[in-house]
Amino acid sequence: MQHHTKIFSDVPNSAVDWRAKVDFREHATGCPWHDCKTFLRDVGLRPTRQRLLLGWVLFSKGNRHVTADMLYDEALAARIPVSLATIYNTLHQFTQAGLLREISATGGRAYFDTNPSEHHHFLVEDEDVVMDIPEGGHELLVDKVPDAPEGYEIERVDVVVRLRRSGEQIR
Amino acid sequence: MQHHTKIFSDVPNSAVDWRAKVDFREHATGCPWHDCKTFLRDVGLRPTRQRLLLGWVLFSKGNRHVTADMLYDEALAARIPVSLATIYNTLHQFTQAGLLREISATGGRAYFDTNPSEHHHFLVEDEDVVMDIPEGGHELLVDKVPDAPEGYEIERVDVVVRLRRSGEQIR
DNA sequence: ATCCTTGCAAAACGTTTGCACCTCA
DNA sequence: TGAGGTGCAAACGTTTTGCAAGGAT
Repeated sequence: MQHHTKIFSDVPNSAVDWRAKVDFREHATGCPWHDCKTFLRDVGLRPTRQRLLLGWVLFSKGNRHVTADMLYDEALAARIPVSLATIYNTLHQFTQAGLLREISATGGRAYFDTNPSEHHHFLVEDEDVVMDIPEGGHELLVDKVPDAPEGYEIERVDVVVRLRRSGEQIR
Repeated sequence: MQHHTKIFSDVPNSAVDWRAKVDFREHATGCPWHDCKTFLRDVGLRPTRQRLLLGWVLFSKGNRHVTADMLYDEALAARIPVSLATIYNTLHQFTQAGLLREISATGGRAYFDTNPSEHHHFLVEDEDVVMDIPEGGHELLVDKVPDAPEGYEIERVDVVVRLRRSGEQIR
């Protein structure tokens, strides 16, 4: 809870934006609160105060990469009464509902991406920085996916391009 | 320390095998102990009892993916007197020396691959299974790497193909 | 009224650290 | 002998859990 990941690329992707999702809904009224409620219900989650508010905090700022304690701090800053346990619950429930995507990264903390569509990441491990690989990075990067072994099927392909500051030694 | 990752693909890759490395050395004598000692010295690590024995345990069984506690259990089973702290030290020192490679995976534990060359992994998260993507998987998979952002350069590209058992629902 | 959700504190987990002791060269 | 490796236990940060109280339908 001391130092936070800097996000230096917030590639917008309105297709998976909370507000966009809400707007595309059949019975959208235009009222953010009402729509969010309906939307939460649709993904099978009761629209409780915390989920509504955390959803708002998460999805109202474009695509981002958050950790549990980042979201916790934001929630506190926004005067949302919420416990850390609920933060974790909510992040996992949203992930399960397909609203978030967990990022493959080494290291203690789990990152959640508010853009759950198939795309990949740059990672600067030493600096705790995660950023999207921009535009077309997915198609560009993964050309041919290998067959899954017997009895398994591919769920998704994650690509992490690790970066270091230019000129640094390989240590 | 309770349940362990099953490895179901130990793709052999003698180029990065400890024994092979030792054999390729200039002054290899054929005596595993002597050669390992020399080899450790070459990568800048004092050939202590623990490093020698852990190196042997790690690299004498083909390529594998181990966690700290797996290695700890193996060491205990092999009657190697070692502490968990030393296991962590050794794993990191070996990784830094290029003998091991850490695998990008979500979840608490860190996996170390005894094959440090550029290659990628299948991952079955629910079952704690890691396996190599076989033969040519690297060239096949990553076709075109994006440019690194200003001020950074690419250190490496990790691809993780997540699997689930066939026929399972997306949950 | 019922089930689900939340908050809190405590525990679990993997990992790291501090320091005294020991070992290798 | 001196630099550095090791062991132990305690600290750490993140995440999970158990249970009582609160909220949604």
